[in-house]
Amino acid sequence: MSCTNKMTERNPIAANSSSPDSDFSNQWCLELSDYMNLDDHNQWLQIDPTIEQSFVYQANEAGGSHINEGSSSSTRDTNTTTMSVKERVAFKTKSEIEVLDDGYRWRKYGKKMVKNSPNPRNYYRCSVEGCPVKKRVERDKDDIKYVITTYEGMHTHPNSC
DNA sequence: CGTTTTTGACCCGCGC
DNA sequence: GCGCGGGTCAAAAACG
Repeated sequence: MSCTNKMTERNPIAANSSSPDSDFSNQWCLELSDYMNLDDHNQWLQIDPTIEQSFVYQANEAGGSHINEGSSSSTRDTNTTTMSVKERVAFKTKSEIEVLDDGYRWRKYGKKMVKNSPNPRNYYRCSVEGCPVKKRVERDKDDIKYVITTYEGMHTHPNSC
């Protein structure tokens, strides 16, 4: 897991409000500036069947308070401050590799088998302490050639590279 | 040697 | 109240 100095940063959220990377050479690259807001349900949205990639941008405003880090398994009153707007971005990419390097270091912290699908679901987390970004990687049960990557949160630190 | 991966167990929210 | 499903933790192994 060495930073091979990939392209600039691929942070979807940051990309949409930043420069539209003109460095399209990797399978991971896709125009994120054309994202659409789905304030309804989380359904897949195909933007460009040509490249066989689709993504969903979903911004959940605070209210769920799902941040129970739970150092101690006793105090967990999660109400009170509704902090952080959790953003979720889901990608569906055609690739045989699931560990697409996006410039950040990810630490796998869990694996689960989803029912109704023989494919396991992997849970990754940013290795940088203090970075609440989580990533969920799962293979499409219909097309194992496709990989569904779901980002959650935003990086609060500069790129490691 | 430090860090990550792996795997099972645990925990929590929700439905019944 | 219990069971299910999904998500997370944590200890030890694996890896560079």
